[in-house]
Amino acid sequence: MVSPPVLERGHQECADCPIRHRAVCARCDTNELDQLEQIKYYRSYQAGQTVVWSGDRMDFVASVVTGIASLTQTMEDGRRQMVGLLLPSDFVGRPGRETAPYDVTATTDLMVCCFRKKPFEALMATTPHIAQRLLEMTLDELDAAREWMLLLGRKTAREKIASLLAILARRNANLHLKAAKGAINFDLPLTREEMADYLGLTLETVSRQMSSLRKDGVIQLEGKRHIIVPDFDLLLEVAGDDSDGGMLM
Amino acid sequence: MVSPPVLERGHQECADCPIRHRAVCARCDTNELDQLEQIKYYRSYQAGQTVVWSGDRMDFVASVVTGIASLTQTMEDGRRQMVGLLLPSDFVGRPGRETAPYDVTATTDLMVCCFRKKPFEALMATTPHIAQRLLEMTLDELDAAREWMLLLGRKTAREKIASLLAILARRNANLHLKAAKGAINFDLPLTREEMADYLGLTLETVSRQMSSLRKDGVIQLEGKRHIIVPDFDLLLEVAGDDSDGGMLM
DNA sequence: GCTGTGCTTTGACGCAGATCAATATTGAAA
DNA sequence: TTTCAATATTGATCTGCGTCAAAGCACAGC
Repeated sequence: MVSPPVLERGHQECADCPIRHRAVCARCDTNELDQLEQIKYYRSYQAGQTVVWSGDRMDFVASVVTGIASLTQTMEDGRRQMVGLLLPSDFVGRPGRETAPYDVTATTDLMVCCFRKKPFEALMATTPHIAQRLLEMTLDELDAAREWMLLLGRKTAREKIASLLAILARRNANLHLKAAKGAINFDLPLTREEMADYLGLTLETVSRQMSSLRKDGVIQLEGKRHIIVPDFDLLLEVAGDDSDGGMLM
Repeated sequence: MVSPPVLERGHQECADCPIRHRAVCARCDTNELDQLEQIKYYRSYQAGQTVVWSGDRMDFVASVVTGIASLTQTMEDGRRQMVGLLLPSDFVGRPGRETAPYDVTATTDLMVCCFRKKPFEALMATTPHIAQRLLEMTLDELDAAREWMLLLGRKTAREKIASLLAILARRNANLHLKAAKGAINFDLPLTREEMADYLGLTLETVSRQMSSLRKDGVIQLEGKRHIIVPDFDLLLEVAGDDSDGGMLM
């Protein structure tokens, strides 16, 4: 068993499945939770394992408990584009769909909390909260996807890298205390190739731009995977983002 | 007043607002419809007009009745990326959000059916159908966004153009009868610049690739805006899409 | 008719990032 | 320890698309 992820919104007192906290319940004291409890089960995957292949039948929906999963699309000739990056408490799968529209892969060791789809859908039909919470989460994902589209369509390689690092830094800032003087540091959960697939670049370009950002003092590297961001605002500026946009949420 | 859009799923017998058919009701005979009726109103925009600016307060949600609207994001230095293209029956705005996250612009003359947001949200809280239908639509949009991400990140200019034409051809195939022998023809609703913003290209590249596709016989042009696709499968092949993927839905 | 004003096409040229290739680094297995 | 495979870096070269610039075209107003 795994310790529950760090939760926001004051739901720490609840049990260990994030969907109880973030995807479904608003106040953690409704009796639908008991029904959910009965149809849930856990699943673990090792880094690199595929959770579902594009086109496969998918008879469950799930919530990421620990680790990172990615959604990728692949063209016939092998060109790959990552289209989703799922962190703890994110939702996978969709009520009302038979098959998965893209590959879901465990990027790191991964634990998910699954709900059998049919009973979940039945529960959803009788419980307005669930569809509403799911709608809210899906709209957030849609916003993220559209931000990502701006990145893919219009940003330079350097801006793309900085944007990705800013996203990861922001997400991790909730979990780790900042180092002294506002410097943020975190472990990269992605290989250079995965970063390239995220950003619509080649791994060589990713590597070159990382070196360039290091040389320019925008980031520091400790080993290959640990990143230190001495000045987050500078990173945002390099990323080409609206710099005022809500520092660290 | 405007004639209602062509509707699918056998809902032609209902009144003229598409949200009654596609966004909200499953069977067109519930009494929530009367409540919706009370909070709805229509709005028209001319081609080129902005419906809402990014960051503006948005106190309504809406459904496109006729015409085309686009969602775009803009960077400080003016680089623009279209992130959504809304056709009749598509939904704009989101329950639970105060401000618009991107510009919404009328690409052609546009009519939308609006619902005041507060009462709509109240209705949603008491009516499971609505959130469920909205969730379904949002998931469809998310899928489209992810397909679009593959296009932006990994496709060549030629493939991008062919993909866009295929999307437009598919959408219009519902409305217009095919010409003889499976040839599809439709009017481009976008300028070259708007196509460029959609595809993450410059308008010059769009123009060049259109010429190239014409020279190669993949498409024919009648004037600047009318497109004839003699062989839809060929177009899909040029687009780099899985060619088996459900011809014309 | 003429004259503008958008929109579109086409050409010439340069550069950001892809491609091809070699080498370095790391960590796990033997 | 050595060896091997996976991952990452760096260099040299190529090319697709962007940039800058100049026409071409079509339609509205006069």
